[in-house]
Amino acid sequence: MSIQTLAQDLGLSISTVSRALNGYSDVAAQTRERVVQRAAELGYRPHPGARSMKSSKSNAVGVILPMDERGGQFINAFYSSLLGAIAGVLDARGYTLLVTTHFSPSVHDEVTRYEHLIHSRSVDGFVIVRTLLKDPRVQLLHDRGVPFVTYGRSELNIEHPWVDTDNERAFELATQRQLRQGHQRIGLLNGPSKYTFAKLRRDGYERALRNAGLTPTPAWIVEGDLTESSGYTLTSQLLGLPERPTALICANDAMAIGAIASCRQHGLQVGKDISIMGYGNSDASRYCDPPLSTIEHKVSDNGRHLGQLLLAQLDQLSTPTLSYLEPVDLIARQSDGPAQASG
Amino acid sequence: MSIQTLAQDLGLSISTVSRALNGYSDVAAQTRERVVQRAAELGYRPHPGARSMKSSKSNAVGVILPMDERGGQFINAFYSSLLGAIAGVLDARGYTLLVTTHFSPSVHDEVTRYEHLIHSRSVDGFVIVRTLLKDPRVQLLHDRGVPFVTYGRSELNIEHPWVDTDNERAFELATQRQLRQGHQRIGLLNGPSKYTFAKLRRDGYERALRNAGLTPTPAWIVEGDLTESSGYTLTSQLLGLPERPTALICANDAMAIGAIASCRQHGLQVGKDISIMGYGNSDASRYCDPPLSTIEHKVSDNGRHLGQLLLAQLDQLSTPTLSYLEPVDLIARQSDGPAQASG
DNA sequence: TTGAAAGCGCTAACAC
DNA sequence: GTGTTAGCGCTTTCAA
Repeated sequence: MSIQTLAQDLGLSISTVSRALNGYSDVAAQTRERVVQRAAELGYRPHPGARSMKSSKSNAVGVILPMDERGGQFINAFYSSLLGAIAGVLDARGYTLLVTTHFSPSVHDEVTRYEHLIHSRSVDGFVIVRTLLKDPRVQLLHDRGVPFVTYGRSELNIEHPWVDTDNERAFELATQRQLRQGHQRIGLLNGPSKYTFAKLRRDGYERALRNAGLTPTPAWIVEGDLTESSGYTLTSQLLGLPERPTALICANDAMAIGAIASCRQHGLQVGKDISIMGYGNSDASRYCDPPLSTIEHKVSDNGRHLGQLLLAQLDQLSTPTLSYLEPVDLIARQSDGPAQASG
Repeated sequence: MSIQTLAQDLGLSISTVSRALNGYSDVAAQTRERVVQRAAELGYRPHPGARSMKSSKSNAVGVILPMDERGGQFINAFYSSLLGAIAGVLDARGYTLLVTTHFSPSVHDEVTRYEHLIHSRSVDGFVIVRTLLKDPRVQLLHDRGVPFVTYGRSELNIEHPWVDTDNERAFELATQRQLRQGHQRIGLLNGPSKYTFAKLRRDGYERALRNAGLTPTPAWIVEGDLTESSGYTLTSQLLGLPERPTALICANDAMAIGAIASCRQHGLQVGKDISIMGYGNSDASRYCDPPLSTIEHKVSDNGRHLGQLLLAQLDQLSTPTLSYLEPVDLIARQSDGPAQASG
């Protein structure tokens, strides 16, 4: 079923069919309708390869997922929801989501990967995830004039559409809650500091502390890779400190669950001897012991916005740089609690 | 940088360049070397669109992920590792992994999605995940003569390469362990029965029971969607039974963690009052309370094999139907334990 | 408002 | 062993 056969079937020329299908204005309304309907009946789908040759349009959007330092992980559950939502939005508009991986830790290699996809015209635009403070991908795509949206902001002086969760606010809220419960020594189990989200979370945390008249203590701010294991290890480390934190705020629920395990091992009752908060409101956070106080954010909302902002770029409908900052909510459960008098 | 420019640069015809690059034998070894080297220097990459028009080769492999019934989830952490490993193997051979979603619950729509990808020549082959007992996708791809590998077997009478974990053995092992600890009333929190893996697990479970002279009790075999929530709900349901199971075997660690939460709520001490086992050896299984006895299996090994079997198909090197059955191991931790005398 | 025709970059007959 | 050439299916001038 090529445009050729379809045109023959309709007794029209292929160019008329093409124009009708692509919404050109110089086609009789009646003709267009006839074409569109017959195309649907026959299940005609333009060959993406042929199309991309002429128009350099691939009708695909690329995502290159950096593999975890630990290797093996394609994406975690979090990115699952995000990409699912993006795919849904794009799908409705005839775009496919091309998901690829990037194994090498070298930033140079990563940029090469983007260049290859651009050059081969495999994609019309990109979604960048795990945005870095100084993100070479943002620089590259901007320089090349390739449409893209980032999940997370960068600190480069480049205007571009982005979607982000209000990380700063989230961690300010969490910290304020711990402060209100009387905690003064609050640890932060953060993500890798090269990521913008980690910096923003730290900012929010430090702001809350300062507003309470406290000075952040570097020793209580540690970084891990967002897994249960790293939460466990980092917590064990913090608990070994001469002056240990009485409260912990974790970069995600998985780390918090690792933190809880470590506290248990140290004979501390979570929610009483030590106050722990997570982030993400994962299914697991509801069912761990004790249930985790955490920050809710609607991952799929973000995905939807990412998809929409990218489509707007691709349509070139809107030149203004749009963005979406997702609000956050605190969900109180039982893993946090007031500071002990002896704390 | 088209083959045209490259050919001019080399002072050769484009066909010679094409042949050299595609490894045809009728090219002087010296010429080939010169071409290959210059192509690399200039960073020449064939245009996938143009290539797919002529050769119907896209150098891409498709995976269509059915969205969860719950919606929103693109893939869970499990498929993350699997797809990551597949992508790695394919990547090394110049193939990209095209990951798409499928939203509609209708099987008809799903098959249409495959047909579209085939017809548009967007992919050269498929990896089918979550294989069903009667899988229309297997039927379709077989009928169309499109290369594919399945993760999980089907019960259709169709020979095709597959990779699977030894689900039957895994659940036989788990059941035997519970039996050895003196349990007689063993519940199975299974996955949806339409999936082959769920049937095989039930088979393994029932075989172990029968070999021990027991008859499986239908009321103790329940199905959920592999989330913590469903583990929680199903366990609450089983615990409400007049004659409740004293041991549970769960289809994955997430369900087991939900099960633990439910038991805690019912005032049961897991590992003592009730014996629970999971499956998957996830990071979370190590850090929950009590640490989960579970089944280890190497997800990324499976991904590697899937990639290799598919490449073999694509190369048409090997017509014999290959397969790989992954062995499993039991990991004993503290969530299971001997049956109570009063049990 | 429609049709004819020129390619996009590539592969694979076929000729030399 | 290498070059010539005919399309693959499509979009897009340009003519009618």
